Amino acid sequence: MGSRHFVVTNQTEPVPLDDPYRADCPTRHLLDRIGDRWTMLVVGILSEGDSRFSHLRRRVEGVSQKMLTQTLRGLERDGLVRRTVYPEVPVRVEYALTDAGRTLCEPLRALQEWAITHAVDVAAAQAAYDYSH
Amino acid sequence: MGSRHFVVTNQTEPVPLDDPYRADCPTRHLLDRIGDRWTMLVVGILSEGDSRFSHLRRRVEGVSQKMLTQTLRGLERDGLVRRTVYPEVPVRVEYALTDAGRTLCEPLRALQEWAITHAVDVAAAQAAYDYSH
DNA sequence: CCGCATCCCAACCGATACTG
DNA sequence: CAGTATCGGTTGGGATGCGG
Repeated sequence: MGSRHFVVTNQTEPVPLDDPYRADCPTRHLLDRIGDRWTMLVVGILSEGDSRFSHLRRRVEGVSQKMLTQTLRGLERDGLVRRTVYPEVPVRVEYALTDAGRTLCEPLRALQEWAITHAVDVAAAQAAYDYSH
Repeated sequence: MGSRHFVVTNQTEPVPLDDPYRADCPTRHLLDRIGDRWTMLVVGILSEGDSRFSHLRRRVEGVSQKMLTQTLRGLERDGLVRRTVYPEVPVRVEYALTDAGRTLCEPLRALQEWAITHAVDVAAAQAAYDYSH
């Protein structure tokens, strides 16, 4: 990432063109995708190993069957998850992270660890805030 | 994080009690909070330095004033952002990350970097997927 | 300049019923 | 078992107008 180009419009400060905060930047799309309610959780489970649909459904507490399907489809479309159907009776379907999907695990784990170590502080801050408002 | 406790119910595999995938785990709440449409973007901007409301509004392209206010209130409640009002005329309000908030920057940057380096691959995967469906 | 209140529509998402 | 289809409530979030 060498030199950066800028747009300068009236009244606003210059903003880098490859800025992830610009709506048209691909980065923004990805952050939107990752930022939905279930994607990170599903990837987290899959990082523990391949998994069948019903196993995921049990592990990700509260996800509906519809949302789980939708989330898995999205991840498959993004090339982060591979879906394998074994034509047995009854059908068995296995979900697994692709190589690309596995690269998401580390940043994801970083976030989860942050959440774990700061859960108490945040809860306390919320309580304090709610008390004085 | 020492030994972990497990629940074992009929038909389902054991699940750790402090598992972030359980709905009642505090970690889950945080992931939900972080996973909304604007929080990560706002934190990202604030990591560059303190910022006024209108500056944030311009930088986070597409955010409405309502959502920006809501997001900032949430972050303030979580103890991640500090809001300072300067009683001038007209009023000036500065937002800044707290110490706790700054600890979020690193995992956040990791995610952003992932998004930047994988934007092309994901776009290609999507195109391929859409083509064959 | 900052932000609250209201109205309102669209998207999300859960529940349910049905298929291979 | 692993889905698809449909319906309907809930929520997200934009637009607008007002107040300090």
